[in-house]
Amino acid sequence: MASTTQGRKSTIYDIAKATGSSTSTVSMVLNGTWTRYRIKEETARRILDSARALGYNVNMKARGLRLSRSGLAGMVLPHYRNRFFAGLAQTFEDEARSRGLCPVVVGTQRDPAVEASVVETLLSQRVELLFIAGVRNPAPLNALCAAAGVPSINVDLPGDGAPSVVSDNRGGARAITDVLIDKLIARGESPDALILLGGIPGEYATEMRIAGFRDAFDARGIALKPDAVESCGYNAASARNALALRHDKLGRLPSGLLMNSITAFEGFVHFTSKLSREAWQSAVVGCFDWDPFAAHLSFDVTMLRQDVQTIISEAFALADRYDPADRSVVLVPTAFGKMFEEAEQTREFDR
Amino acid sequence: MASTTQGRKSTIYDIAKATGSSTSTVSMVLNGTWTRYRIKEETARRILDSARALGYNVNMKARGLRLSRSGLAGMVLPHYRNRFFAGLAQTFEDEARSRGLCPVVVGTQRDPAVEASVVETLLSQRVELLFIAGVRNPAPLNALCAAAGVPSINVDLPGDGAPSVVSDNRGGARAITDVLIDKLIARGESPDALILLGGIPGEYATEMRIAGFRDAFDARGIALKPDAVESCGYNAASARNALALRHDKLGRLPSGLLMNSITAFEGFVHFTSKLSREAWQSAVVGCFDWDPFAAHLSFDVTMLRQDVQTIISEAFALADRYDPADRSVVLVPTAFGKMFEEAEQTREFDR
DNA sequence: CTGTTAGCGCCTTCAC
DNA sequence: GTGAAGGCGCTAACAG
Repeated sequence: MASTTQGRKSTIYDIAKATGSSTSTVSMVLNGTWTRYRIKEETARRILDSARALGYNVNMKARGLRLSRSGLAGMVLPHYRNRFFAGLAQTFEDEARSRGLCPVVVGTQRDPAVEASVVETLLSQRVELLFIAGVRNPAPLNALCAAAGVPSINVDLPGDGAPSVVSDNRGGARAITDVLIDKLIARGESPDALILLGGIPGEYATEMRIAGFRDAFDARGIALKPDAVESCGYNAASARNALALRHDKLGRLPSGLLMNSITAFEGFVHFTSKLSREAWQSAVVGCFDWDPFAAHLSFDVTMLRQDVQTIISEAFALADRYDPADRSVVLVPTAFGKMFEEAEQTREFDR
Repeated sequence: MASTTQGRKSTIYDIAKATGSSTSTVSMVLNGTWTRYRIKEETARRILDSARALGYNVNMKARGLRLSRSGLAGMVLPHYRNRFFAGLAQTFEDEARSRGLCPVVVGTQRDPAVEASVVETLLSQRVELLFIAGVRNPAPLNALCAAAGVPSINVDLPGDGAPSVVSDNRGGARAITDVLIDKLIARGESPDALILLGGIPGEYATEMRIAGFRDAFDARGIALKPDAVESCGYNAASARNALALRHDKLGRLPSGLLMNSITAFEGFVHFTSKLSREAWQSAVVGCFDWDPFAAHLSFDVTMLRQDVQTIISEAFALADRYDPADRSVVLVPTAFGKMFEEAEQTREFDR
């Protein structure tokens, strides 16, 4: 509280002078190794007190320089705007902290230029490992890390420059498609009315999900209609437009819809909010991803949720046994949204 | 790409040796001050090439140590789980980057112990400024920063240990309450049926919003019913329960509701999703905060949105003219949700 | 048990 | 134009 040295940060020299001991003694006391050096308890106490009085705070820059360890763990992701990325960030932080590392997460807006510059900055801060999430092309970033000798792990989108851990998009899509088909059948509707909307053609996650969607139909020997899959992009507006077109053509909403992302589902909500309740209440709808609001709309939506916890712990496991030549891809199963919800709702202070 | 020095990070010494020049020349070239020292263009080019070839990357630890500038800008916030905090994080990052600083944002789960330890860590990394958002009691954190001579700014929740920038909760609440009252009157309902649900008694934002709610009624000379305000907490479950109790007592939903936070509104959605459409479609409802799903439900919700952009730029302005004795509180007006939406919807790759 | 010393990688005078 | 030297704050031998 009472900082004698106003403004100027105090160093171990200041506290050595103040206590009449030497810098090495101070250093030992301050980083806890003093018992091993049989330093008098009283000296230690005096040093600790003085440190507090001076508002001392280790300079990790100097320590890192000396030890060549920064204590920083980095993660880049596109943004925090949906629960998946927000969850990744949060879980990463918790895990990093529990390992005694300081988490540094940076959003890059999916801009390759920003991505590269952020990675360089993080590298120059000497992060000890770097998770790269949701980046379209991780290869150049992995190369940067490799050149600096820093382990990098690709998360959510795999790359061939480093080991990766991703959700089992294909398996998940297959599972949710199965559920939707069953629901359709239960309602006496034809399964081939089910369509998959959203995502970007050629993009990894999209292709995997399309494959899973197909798998479900193949397994039942049902032929897919040619226009059953429409990868209209990841933003809400284009999903809404795509839906509007189909609505016009059909004269009503498709009876089964699987939205490829939470934003595509947002587009669905936008569109249907203008329709009468009757127009949509009978539709069977699913969404590959989860959101608390979406989960509680007044009609039934089957939502798939990615297992953020496992994704992050697998990524750390990969980092622990890091091998520059490792290119393994760990697949993490998805689960249906309902399973997670209880834990979610009772959290305090969630504002 | 071809890093000759496998694993080991290269230093300016490596590149000095490789190019046959001296470390100071290398240093000057690498940080752009070489034109001022009349260094041969060819030398410069040779050095730059060599740097690239060796995968060189400045060691900010060393540079920071020498220059006593880390190039880091820190921000702590509770979590990224809602659009307000996600937006704060994002805007902070953009702004920090545009100032040539590397943004470091850390979530602290509203745990005072974590908050303190994160701030200490950030301080020990020598961040050049620190924004403290959504922290119940910022004072001890401000004290830590002050002792280290690092400017800290409180965001969202003010404190008396540093300057603050917060949303105009009171003015916003007054404005949205006015709108809801008008809607109620337009529907021939009595304005005193309007209730305010959510928040925590004694907490700054809650109290401000309650005050604004009262202001609106006072201005019209309408008396508030004793149970018009219920601060039942910030989580969805308790809002849902509070609502359920009122529903039981009244035999129907209150005809006007202002939810104090997005999570409280989530509770509202949970509860009403079990009711028939008729039960809620006539209710006048508002929410202090914004969410894309909430914004497009099939009934009309008036939503207030905090101006994240202005909050952050005001905070940076405060940091620029930082004065340790400054305790000013900057109030940032809120706006109604509709105004922001167009920009939001056309964003690409929003997955 | 405690003090002295030599760098960690970089930048900035100051000579040459 | 370029090289040598000192030091930022800290730690880990190595001497006392």
